[in-house]
Amino acid sequence: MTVTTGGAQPRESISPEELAVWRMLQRLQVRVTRVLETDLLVAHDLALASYDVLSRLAEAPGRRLRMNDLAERVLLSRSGLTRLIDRLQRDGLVAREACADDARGLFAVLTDAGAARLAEATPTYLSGIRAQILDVLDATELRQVAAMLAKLLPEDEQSGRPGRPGQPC
Amino acid sequence: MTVTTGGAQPRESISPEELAVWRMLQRLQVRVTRVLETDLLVAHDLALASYDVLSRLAEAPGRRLRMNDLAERVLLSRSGLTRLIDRLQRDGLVAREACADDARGLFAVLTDAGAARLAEATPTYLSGIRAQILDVLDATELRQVAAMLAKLLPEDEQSGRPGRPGQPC
DNA sequence: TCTAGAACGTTGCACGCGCATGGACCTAGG
DNA sequence: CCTAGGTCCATGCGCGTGCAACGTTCTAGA
Repeated sequence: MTVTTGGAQPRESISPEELAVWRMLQRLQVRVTRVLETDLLVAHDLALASYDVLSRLAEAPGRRLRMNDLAERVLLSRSGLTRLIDRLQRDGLVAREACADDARGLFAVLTDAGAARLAEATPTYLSGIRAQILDVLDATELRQVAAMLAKLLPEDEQSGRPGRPGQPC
Repeated sequence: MTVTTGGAQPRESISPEELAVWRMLQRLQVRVTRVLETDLLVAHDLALASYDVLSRLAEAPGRRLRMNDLAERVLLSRSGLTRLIDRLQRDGLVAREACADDARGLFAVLTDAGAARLAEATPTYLSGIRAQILDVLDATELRQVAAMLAKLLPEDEQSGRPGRPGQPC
């Protein structure tokens, strides 16, 4: 990775303002994540990672996703997702289902209980994001930040593209 | 926290574009953090959190900071910082020093070895940030994002204000 | 002066994560 | 066919984190 030399602007260091941007980005992310985490935990006994999983499943066709696909979307390692799905399954929010075409494959499927729990928690989640980010910025700023994020992320991870090739079955 | 009702725009849900902004922010943060972490680890056997600690100590007056202050700056719980300083002390990069004015207080102090390790790792750190963020955005965008971040963060955590009241001693 | 409460840092504990590994299964090349 | 290598998910293990509780020290009020 390291592009120390040969980059467009091979300057040796960065300005305090630039460093501040990065540090503020870190702070923002940590702060928002913590608030969301605790809000969801106290109000619905649901971890943020669990919410993300339920959310991704809900918007997937057939309410189901291959473990691999799901892991990419929620930014978790495969092993991490295995354990998380274990817990969600134990709580009855998600079920595992075999894949007919590929005996190796496994689907995580959102159960009705999971959908209900998701619906119950969603207002908490959304108002957390709004209060901390979306409502603080105006429409113009929101457009600007969206454009910048699009530049910063490789197109193949712009967001959880719902369309993705998607596994068969 | 929850500001479900009474907000400026008490809409019930958010648009897909708004959700995408939040999700892309998550992705960006995770991606940058992981790259930084592994770059530092393979090149200098230094975890990102450790780098942050060394970095904050280096820019503090007297190369030292109270445990509490340091914990705030590196976004770690007090117990988390205790363990991290344990490790850094074991590796000789940081030392603990008592506080003359307050017998409860303890300083984490950057050692010469710590400063050397920091200097060695800094190019890796900086080029990671540049390659992934700073060089991708132009000056205008950088100004815009800085302004937005300033809006999003309470002034009392705009960044690691070096000036902070700071403990005596 | 004495005492109740707060602040500081550390420790016991349990949890969640990633890495490396393993077993089951699929697929392409002889 | 049959085998080598890849993919998929699960498991063993160690690590780093936060929470709650603890001892020590400071501080304010009677």
